Amino acid sequence: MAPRGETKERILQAALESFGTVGYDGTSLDDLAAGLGIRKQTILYHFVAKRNLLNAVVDHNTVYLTEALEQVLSSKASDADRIEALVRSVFRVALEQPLLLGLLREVSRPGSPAAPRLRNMMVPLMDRAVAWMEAEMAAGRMRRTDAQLVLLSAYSTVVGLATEIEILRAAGIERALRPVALRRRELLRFLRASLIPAK
Amino acid sequence: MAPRGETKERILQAALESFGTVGYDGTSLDDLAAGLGIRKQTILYHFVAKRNLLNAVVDHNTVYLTEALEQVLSSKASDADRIEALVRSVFRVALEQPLLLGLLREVSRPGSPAAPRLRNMMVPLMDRAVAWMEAEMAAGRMRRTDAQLVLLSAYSTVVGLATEIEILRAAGIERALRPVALRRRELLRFLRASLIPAK
DNA sequence: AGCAAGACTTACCAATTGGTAGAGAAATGG
DNA sequence: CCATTTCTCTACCAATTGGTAAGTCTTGCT
Repeated sequence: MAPRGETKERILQAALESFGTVGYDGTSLDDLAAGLGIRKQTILYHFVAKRNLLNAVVDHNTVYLTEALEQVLSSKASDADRIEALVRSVFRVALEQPLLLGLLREVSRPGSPAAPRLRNMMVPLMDRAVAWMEAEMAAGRMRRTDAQLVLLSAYSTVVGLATEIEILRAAGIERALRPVALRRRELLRFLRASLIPAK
Repeated sequence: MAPRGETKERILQAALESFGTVGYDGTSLDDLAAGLGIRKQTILYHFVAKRNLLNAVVDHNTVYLTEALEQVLSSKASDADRIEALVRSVFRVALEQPLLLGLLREVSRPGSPAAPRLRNMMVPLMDRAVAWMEAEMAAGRMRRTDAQLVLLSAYSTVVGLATEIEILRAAGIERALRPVALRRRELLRFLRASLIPAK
């Protein structure tokens, strides 16, 4: 018998992996259980229903992301450098929890059972980030653009880069496989060039 | 009985819609047929297997996209304005075939049965676009950045914006629902600001 | 020791899935 | 007018799915 709540934790981890790669529909409780050397009913015992498992995985993993972003946004640090802190923060989370991005992609699909869950997590965060960017623009410290467009673009880019690795690899894009740190540096340079006024 | 190949065409259209919204696994042949007032076996008669149907949908719909992009890239038009032509072209396709973007998102997921098909379509296109951008940069007509990163970012942005409408709407982002033309104008302005040297 | 709660299992099920086999109906070409 | 091809149907199936019911084993508390 598994000590303490270890089994539940292992199920959450395996579910994250499976949902993020083959998707919600593509994940069968039988396979999931088999991969853990467990019976399917053990999963249902802990989470009652498959949909609940997805919600639990989302809740359990988006905490890293929201906490990291919250911290950056609420810091009183230097203004222009906060872009850098924002990007670094996102990349750090992506490095520590690479499977999270696959999950985000899966879960943000229209019609996903956990879409409402994700919305409740993301919307306030997005609102705060937009408010911050607009304040920066109003103060002339940032080039005037559509904040929501830029943020959604950045979000889609990170998720896309991490998630379409298979296609990138087939394209012979060795660069896609370079250490994340290098890509981060280039993304930073690009964002600085686009957002920070020439002088 | 349906005249000529009309039924086949209708199946392709309905399949595009279904694959693009609820995904491949989320699409059942029975439901698909029911929506068309047809029996499932009619679908299987025309496409033999579900996987073949997906491939056919991909082939049938990416033609618009590849042709439009091919045309822009091979045109000898003014250099800097080709960014604009590129964006306009993508948006035009997105307007005429709004479901295509949902399909692209679904199909570019790692593990999708049609992923190889998509790769073969996209890779040469991407190579040409990258080559063009790098030539522009070498000639000093475009700010120096990672061409692949920018292109993938733009791709992810368009797909993301079109595909995460549900979440955007819940976020109370009325702007997301504004006419596509407006968003296009803002994206254009952003790209110009980031890519074209100050002077 | 005894007992209750938690953890995991076996046994089973109704529903749905993609797919096969073969029979008719409609159009087409001679 | 007949024969062939194209198209759609009914009937059926094996496999997989998420989920229920009820049992067994372990652990911890008194």
